[in-house]
Amino acid sequence: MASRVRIEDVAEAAGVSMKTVSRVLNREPNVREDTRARVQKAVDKLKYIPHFSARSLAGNKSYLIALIYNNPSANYLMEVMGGVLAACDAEQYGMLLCPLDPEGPRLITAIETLVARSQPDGLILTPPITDAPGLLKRLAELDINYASVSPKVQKKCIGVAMDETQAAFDMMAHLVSLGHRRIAHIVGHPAHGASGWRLTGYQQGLDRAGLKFDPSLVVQGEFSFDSGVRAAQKLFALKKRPTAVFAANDDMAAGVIHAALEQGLRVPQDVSVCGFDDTPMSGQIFPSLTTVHQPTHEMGRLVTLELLASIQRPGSGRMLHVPYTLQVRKSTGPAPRN
Amino acid sequence: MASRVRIEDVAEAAGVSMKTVSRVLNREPNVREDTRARVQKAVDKLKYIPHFSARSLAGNKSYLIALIYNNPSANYLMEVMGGVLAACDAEQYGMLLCPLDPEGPRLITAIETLVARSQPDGLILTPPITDAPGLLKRLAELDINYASVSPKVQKKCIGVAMDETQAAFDMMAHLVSLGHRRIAHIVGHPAHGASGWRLTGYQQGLDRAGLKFDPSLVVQGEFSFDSGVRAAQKLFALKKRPTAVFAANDDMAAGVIHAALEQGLRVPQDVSVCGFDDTPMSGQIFPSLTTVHQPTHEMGRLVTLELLASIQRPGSGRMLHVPYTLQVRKSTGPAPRN
DNA sequence: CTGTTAGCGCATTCAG
DNA sequence: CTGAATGCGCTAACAG
Repeated sequence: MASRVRIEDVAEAAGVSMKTVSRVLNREPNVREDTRARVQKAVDKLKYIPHFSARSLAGNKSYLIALIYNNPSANYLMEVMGGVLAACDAEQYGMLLCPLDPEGPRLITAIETLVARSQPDGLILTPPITDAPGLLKRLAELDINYASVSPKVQKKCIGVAMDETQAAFDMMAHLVSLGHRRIAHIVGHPAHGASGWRLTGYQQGLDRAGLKFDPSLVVQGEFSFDSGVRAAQKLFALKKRPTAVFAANDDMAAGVIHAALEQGLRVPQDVSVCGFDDTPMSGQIFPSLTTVHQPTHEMGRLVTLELLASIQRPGSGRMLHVPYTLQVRKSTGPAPRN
Repeated sequence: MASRVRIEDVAEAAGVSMKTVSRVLNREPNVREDTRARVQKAVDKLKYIPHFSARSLAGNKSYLIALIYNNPSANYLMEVMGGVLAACDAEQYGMLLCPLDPEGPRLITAIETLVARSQPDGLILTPPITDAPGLLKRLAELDINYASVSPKVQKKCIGVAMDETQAAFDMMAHLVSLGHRRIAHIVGHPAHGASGWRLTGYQQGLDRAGLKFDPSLVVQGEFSFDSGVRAAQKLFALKKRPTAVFAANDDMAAGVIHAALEQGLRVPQDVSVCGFDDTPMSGQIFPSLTTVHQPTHEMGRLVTLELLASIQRPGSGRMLHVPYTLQVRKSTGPAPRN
């Protein structure tokens, strides 16, 4: 491999000092416009690419951010990750991955090790790690920047979130408009903020339609397919079966459909089912699933941009809100008359 | 944050020179056993963690490997990635992600940029990028190490693969044992080596059962759910419908099931369906899918180990083969009598 | 606005 | 087997 082009070579080619080149590269002020242009031309001509490690070492920055995740869903993660990568690429940052179990004291230790070993300039937290007890406090102590995707507590926090309560409320309105009056809800994993928001939206939807809350129609799940199956079995065993089931995510909704078909119930003729998240699977199962679309890729991109902003200009990160859309497909239909 | 512990501090604490500590850390020879132990103790006591960038800069190594992928399937990727990460972690390497479009000339340019910018010590190629025309030659020119997951051409190549032909053959034996004699196959994306291997297994399975190859029963797909739906529609429109459909992957198999249920065909009573890959979805759709399990996590781990071996000891990487297992679930059953 | 000097933390010579 | 000097490529602090 041809010996690397260094900043010195660029400086020489442009007839300026190393430092000036450095300033241009890092978009620092105090460079005359024509000097900047001349340097940029030399950079392009020589195809100069800064040496990552040298930059990190000298600048005491790693130009790395770490994406901390659990493993709720491969699709969710790949989407978020795609957005994070896109933003990192644009800003010349690298992304590290850090799969972590949010339970137990190991979490904090693991993050400390990560921070010591890779020295990331910032962390991106995804649910449910966003709300791991003690973590945020420790991060503040370590004085490390972080941004969160859909954290439970959004005060004094930078990141991105969606109005999930409103989305759940809209989904309820959809079901009600189809004539459903016995609507069940399968609650998500208790550790996720999303579970609470979606439940609240369900309750508000009930209220708005003048329906009264029936505890037997609300079953605890944990966001997994299997928990959806079990919850559905309970619901379908009720003397008065619900005519619609609103599962707090798509995986559980898939479980409900599976359970329904297995006992000969037709979806949506006998029972309507809807989910939340719009995973790719939701268009593929039979019948295709009515759900809420979350702009996960965009959320990944935005949370990264906010994190990088707060790294570069302390105090400048914000909590962003993104819009959702209802995806009405084939799994919801008019309530059966009886 | 307390000022960082440096190699110098460790050297002082152990009463040796920096270089000796360096030797111990990098498992180099020429250190007396008791010296090594003493140094190790100092490292542990001071909780010394080498500075990543400094190591890279001084040693002209990045301690980074890049995982190059397309985006065939989020689940497949997350699994492979998990294995890669596990191996990287154990070997103190970092992993970079590089999503890439395998078509067009951009691919090679993008990889060149990646190599220049992040200087990864090696690349891991996943299908179908493993077989991108011109890529392997360019990588050789750039003198960069790489290892491949399930490459089409496995001669003189390091990486990991599974005997997919044999697996497909076994799947055919399963169908034949259930009495099926009109068995269709939906071929995968033409750019993937896997498509060819699985088709070959299908043909060999036919031969073994004394069944003759019927071109109308072999439909081209492209590994997507939608292509599975379209292929199934063709197959189900045949005057003599197949009693079993062997799709070259799970996504297409899900499409077949979807199409079958949509036109009122029962699975497996009217038609058996099976796939390949054992994605998480395969246990979740209705009916659950008979498929071939590929140890993707382990493949990610192994390919990384081989890559790192070849980086550390040139010429030492191998092409590994891993075992598969047939996952017989509910989507295959006895052939209908007629 | 621009240049000069020093050193980030480590591995790598080459001596002992 | 071990140690002292040198520099990787870049940025930070200061000088001009």
